[in-house]
Amino acid sequence: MARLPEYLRALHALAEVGHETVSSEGLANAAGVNSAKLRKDLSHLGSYGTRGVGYDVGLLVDQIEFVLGLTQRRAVALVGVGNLGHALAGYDGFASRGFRIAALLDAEPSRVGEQINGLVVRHIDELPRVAVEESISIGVIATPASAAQAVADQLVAVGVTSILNFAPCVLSVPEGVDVRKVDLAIELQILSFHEHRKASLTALPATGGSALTALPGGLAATDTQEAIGT
Amino acid sequence: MARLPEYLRALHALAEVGHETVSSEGLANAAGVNSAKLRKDLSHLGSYGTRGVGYDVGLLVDQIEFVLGLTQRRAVALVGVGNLGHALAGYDGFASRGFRIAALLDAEPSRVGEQINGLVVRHIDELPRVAVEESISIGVIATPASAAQAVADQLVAVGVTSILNFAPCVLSVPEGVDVRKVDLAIELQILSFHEHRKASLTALPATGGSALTALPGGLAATDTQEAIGT
DNA sequence: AGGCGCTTGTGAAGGGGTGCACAAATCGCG
DNA sequence: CGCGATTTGTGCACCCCTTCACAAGCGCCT
Ligand SMILES: NC(=O)c1ccc[n+]([C@@H]2O[C@H](COP(=O)([O-])OP(=O)(O)OC[C@H]3O[C@@H](n4cnc5c(N)ncnc54)[C@H](O)[C@@H]3O)[C@@H](O)[C@H]2O)c1
Ligand SMILES: NC(=O)c1ccc[n+]([C@@H]2O[C@H](COP(=O)([O-])OP(=O)(O)OC[C@H]3O[C@@H](n4cnc5c(N)ncnc54)[C@H](O)[C@@H]3O)[C@@H](O)[C@H]2O)c1
Repeated sequence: MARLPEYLRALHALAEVGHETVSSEGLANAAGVNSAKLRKDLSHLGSYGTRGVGYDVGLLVDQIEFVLGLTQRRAVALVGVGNLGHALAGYDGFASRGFRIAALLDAEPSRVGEQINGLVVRHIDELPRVAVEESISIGVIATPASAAQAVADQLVAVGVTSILNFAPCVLSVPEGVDVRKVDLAIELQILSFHEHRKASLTALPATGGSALTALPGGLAATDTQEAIGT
Repeated sequence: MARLPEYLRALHALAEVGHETVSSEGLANAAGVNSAKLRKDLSHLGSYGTRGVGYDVGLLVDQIEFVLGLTQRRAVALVGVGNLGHALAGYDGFASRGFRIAALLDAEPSRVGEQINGLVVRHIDELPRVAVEESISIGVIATPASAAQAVADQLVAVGVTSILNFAPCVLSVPEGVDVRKVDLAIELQILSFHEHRKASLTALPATGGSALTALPGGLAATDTQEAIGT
């Protein structure tokens, strides 16, 4: 389930406040989901709750971390140390969530050798060696879209089977390799769609509808994420 | 539909190569989806295809951009010009996709006045004035999680009804306000889950299963995104 | 003008996620 | 020891998305 990481973050937050147990409703609120959904999700990994009491925070953290494969600190290779790559390399939020940025790679000779956060940028050609030395488990692509497919091929060639892609393009990879994409422009466009839809809906009853703005109202706003009412 | 932006990007790419028309299958491949799904999606916004020929690229681009509300270039306010904020502010991919970063805001006095990409960082207190001056339509939060809720409240207060949140926390906003979240650690954790699952599945037939690794195999890998086979 | 091939648009079937509502189980208290 | 309050785990119904498959429509070639 893609919601487990969300639960995990909420659980860590609760643990810091001192909670030892949480009810499904409490955790559901903290994670922003339905309590029934949360219980069903957790039941998929076993019965780790106590009826009448709730869930043991520490136990649940361990269980989720195990299921997510975070018992071992996974090594991440970041390819493309440009604008975005610098921000990612300097981010400490990965280390605190079970990951270790083990390598920074770039094709630009002028960038090679640069030191960021205690890590030296190495040339992409060294990827095969770095991959085995650091036992890379996840590759992050932060190169321009034109280079993304080539980089993905190189990552796959050295045995990486999980890729996080920031370039706005679709990657073609062999079966068995997982790719997740993060495209910020798409996120903004989805928000723009909702803005347009909201504007149309409020304008319609007043103006009677201009026939131009009537169209978006007929589209279901089926997103991956939903608005959170208060 | 959350896939429309993906189609739009693929269409732009096809237009640059010189294609005037595309078949549903061609566009589906470029966007990485099923052709039937694509046809059904497009049918929701009207019949803009010609049987036996395909879709007119230019016409389809216009239609999708209209539905997404991209006919007007939306103004974006970026709050939190730190590590990540700098990368976002310097990114040219927003401008080419229908958005305009209209304001950079931060609470840190030492950051105020800094110039990035021709834009001056202003203090967060100026948000009310900036919002009306630039007619801000979307707010982007790139502050630490501890400040995210406060920033969201300020954005809502000045009339922003769409927020893109990079801070790893759930935001509580009034009904009618849309929030989308991007959490990179969660993306990595989902990849880690798949790594763990793959490792378990390949180990099981060989070793007979260690009962410890058997658990994740029973979890459906139900993600927002799916692996792309070749 | 007519036929043929290609592509769209859609009906129907299937699958899966979601949320309600409730039984079972546990703890605390009298 | 028993009872009530509380909370988990889950059966079930509903709904939406996905996908197959096919008829209808369009252009082109003869
Ligand atoms: N900057 C952002 O905020 C942002 C936001 C969303 C998406 N993106 C996307 O992220 C990607 C990177 O953006 P950026 O702003 O950092 O671009 P950038 O040009 O600043 O950095 C790209 C880096 O990749 C390196 N590179 C190019 N080809 C390479 C190759 N074959 N192997 C290894 N390294 C290679 C370049 O040397 C450069 O250092 C782009 O696809 C962009 O669309 C960036
Ligand atoms: N850097 C990354 O690559 C990255 C990746 C994923 C997520 N994030 C998340 O993005 C957020 C920002 O990350 P960062 O690395 O840029 O942090 P950062 O500390 O470098 O930058 C945060 C900025 O926000 C400003 N700020 C703090 N409180 C504010 C307020 N109330 N109003 C306006 N501005 C305020 C600070 O002055 C600072 O400039 C964090 O929540 C982080 O978890 C960052």
